[in-house]
Amino acid sequence: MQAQHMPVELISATRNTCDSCCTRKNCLVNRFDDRIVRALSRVMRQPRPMEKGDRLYIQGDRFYSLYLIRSGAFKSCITDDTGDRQITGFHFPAEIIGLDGVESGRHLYEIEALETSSVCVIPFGQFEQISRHNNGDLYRHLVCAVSGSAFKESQLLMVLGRLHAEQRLASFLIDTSMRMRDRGESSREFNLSMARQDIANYLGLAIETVSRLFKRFEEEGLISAEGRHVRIVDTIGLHSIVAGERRFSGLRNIA
Amino acid sequence: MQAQHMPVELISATRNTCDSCCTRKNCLVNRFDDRIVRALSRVMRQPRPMEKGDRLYIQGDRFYSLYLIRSGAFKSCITDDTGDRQITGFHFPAEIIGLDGVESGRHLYEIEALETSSVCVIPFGQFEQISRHNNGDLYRHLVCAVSGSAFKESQLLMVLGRLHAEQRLASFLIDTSMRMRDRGESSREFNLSMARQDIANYLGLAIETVSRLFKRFEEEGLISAEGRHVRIVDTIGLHSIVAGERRFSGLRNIA
DNA sequence: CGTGTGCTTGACTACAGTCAATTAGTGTGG
DNA sequence: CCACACTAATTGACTGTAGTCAAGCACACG
Repeated sequence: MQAQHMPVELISATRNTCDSCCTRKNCLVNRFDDRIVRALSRVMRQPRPMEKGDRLYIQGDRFYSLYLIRSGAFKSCITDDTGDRQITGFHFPAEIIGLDGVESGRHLYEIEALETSSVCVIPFGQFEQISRHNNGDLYRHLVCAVSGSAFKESQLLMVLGRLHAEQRLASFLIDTSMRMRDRGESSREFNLSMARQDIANYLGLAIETVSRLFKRFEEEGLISAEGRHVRIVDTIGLHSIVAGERRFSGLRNIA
Repeated sequence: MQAQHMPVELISATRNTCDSCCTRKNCLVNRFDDRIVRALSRVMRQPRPMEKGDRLYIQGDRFYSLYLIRSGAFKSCITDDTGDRQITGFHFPAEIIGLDGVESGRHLYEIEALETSSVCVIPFGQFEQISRHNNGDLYRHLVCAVSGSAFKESQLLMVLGRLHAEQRLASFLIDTSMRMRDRGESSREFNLSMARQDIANYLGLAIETVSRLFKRFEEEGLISAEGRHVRIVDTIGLHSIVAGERRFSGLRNIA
């Protein structure tokens, strides 16, 4: 499992990629002024695309670079001493990943491609240099990026800590739908890039539960699902599930 | 509930506090060279201590400052639209808090004192200025701090997503014990600063479950507990609970 | 066409949540 | 200082959600 990992940085890479990039308008890079963008694109590399199952890095790898997702989808996991894994998030184009290594110099998570995907690599040393020459602007954005992803994790905490299985899946579907919209795709109909297994793990449920819930949501006219293809039929209904206004007599006693 | 919140920054404050601070040796501030420490201590203020239940800030408050905990203990929560709250962490002296506001300019969490506590306030604007004059060193540490707290949350994700009630409490006790040691106190015997309610919320359990587990851990000779006073009797036993080697025939199917 | 993986479906059960009542603990005011 | 009130914590009985085990289906790939 751990063997086939390869350091993406070392693979043959092309450069100066921003001009032709389709996620350009959403990309972090484009929030800066021209001077910084030029500096960044000088140091940025684009390795060859990754296939499903390839890992960008694994837990314990040395931290060298930040990565901007160009296309595809990734999942990030942590693994504990007993080998149990928990998916902590799914990542889509224009998002920045890799920051989990900045603290200790080694990566704390593992990042795996869910489908054919490509990234841009920004060597962190050079990133820091550029930041220094620009009043720390880049660094500020970095703090925001980490802080933003931390907040996403807190929301997942909320989901895992307080919600019923039903509510968890509904909230996952809503969240996914919103992210699709943010990416300029349809929020009503989309293909999930992750397996049921991954959804189950992410939501802290058994895979059978996820499967049953997909069915029930369909029966109740909330969605229509065919494998990984999902169509959101009743957004309001999904929201009322999350809010606990539908099904389940009482809310959980947890507080 | 939300009414009695007061902006700590505006309260009468004393200055130049580092010299007499007992958490000094663990403090973030002391990881920098003298020049930075002096600059920081010039802008740092220490407001009057907070009482149990006081809030440093609440969700939505404008982000002005970072806070270094001098004494006491805090909890951080997020609240969702339905008013449900999830505690995302407990915070002790020498830790830095407040970073959840840096992204949007408004705080995403709420921070509440669990007992009489005091903090140092570092206005963020001045923090940034100092950082700019020092090659972004401070910023780098800030990224590390955020990244570190994000990792703590991931570990909680692991706990909430994958562990049984027993394992959750055992893991909480171990973690608390370790943090006590880090603070230079006994890791074998300590007082919990949080209520059962808070522990239950944090671990995603019902308060009754926590209560029962405390009792059972005591019966099994793992701890001895008297209210909030806890003595760790069998650390190894606690670890084997977390690992799932004790009780519970099979591990959970979640993956 | 067979094998493998991913997903679905069913039957059963247990972990932990809910409800309810009691006890311990803390703080306030007379 | 004691009485009262209020909150925190415990304990018991019961129930329901979602996990477990097991089998079968469906689709992809060699």
